[in-house]
Amino acid sequence: MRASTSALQQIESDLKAARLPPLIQYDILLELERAPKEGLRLFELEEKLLLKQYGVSRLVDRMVKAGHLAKQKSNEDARGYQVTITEAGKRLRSEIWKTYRPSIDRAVGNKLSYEDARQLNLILDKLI
Amino acid sequence: MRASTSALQQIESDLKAARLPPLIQYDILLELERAPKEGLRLFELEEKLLLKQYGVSRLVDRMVKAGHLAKQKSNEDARGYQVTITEAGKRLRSEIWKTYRPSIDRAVGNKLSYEDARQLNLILDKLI
DNA sequence: CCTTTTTATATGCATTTGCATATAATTAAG
DNA sequence: CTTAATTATATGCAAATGCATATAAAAAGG
Repeated sequence: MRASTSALQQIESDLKAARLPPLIQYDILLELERAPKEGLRLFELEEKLLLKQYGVSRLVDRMVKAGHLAKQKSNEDARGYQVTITEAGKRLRSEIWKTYRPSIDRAVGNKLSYEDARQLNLILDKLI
Repeated sequence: MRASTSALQQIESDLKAARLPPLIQYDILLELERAPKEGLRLFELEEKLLLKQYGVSRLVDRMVKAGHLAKQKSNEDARGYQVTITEAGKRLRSEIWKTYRPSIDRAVGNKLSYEDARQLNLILDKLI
């Protein structure tokens, strides 16, 4: 908990300093940039990002309003929506990455050897 | 991030199910139970728990209001306060522990070998 | 088919957090 | 000393989160 808090706070603080949105938005953008072109359903984002249902609902709405995502009714399930990333969203993701990448290095990468990182990854995977 | 989120959400959800306060309150109670009897200054809690300044200020106030902590003006520094745990606070901590301990086991302990846990601890320490 | 249950998503209201800034005391600087 | 800079804490206001519940569509049961 202390390790993740410490790394997270450093990274969020770097993003804020660069006037970029919080990390969770990057995660959504990345997930959707990698997704098939019809996008993902809200509940899929919920699972992939370990967010709460109402969290996804509201965050996606905000990002749609900001022009970074688009939402359209699913034609297979009338209850649901497909969420996709817009061109502006892709630009934002790439913009965030310029700050995020070196920030990860400072907060995590530089502090671990290659072997540490490999081990850490193996162990943490068991917790998910 | 996914590992810590996953473990944390399980544990918070167990606490909530038992109608207990969120984990951060346990951390404060424990820190103060271990502290010298004159207690700790707000800024010390801030450092130990990686909380933001205003977060500590308000959380401590809430816990004082709930009767679990006490706050008294420092006599070495007129700007500051000493925070201590009350008897009710000690009882609460021990009550939380009954739920928290088995919850840690389910979310973390049971999923790792002894050797994994040792390794994990060593590696994560490098990140703090 | 109906009826019941489950799934997908949204939202009102209360609590918490974040941000910026305020206040007051302490320390540093000249 | 006096003034400027720093440190410790609080707080108003906006934004985000949690909780409980609502709505509507789909799936399951009989």
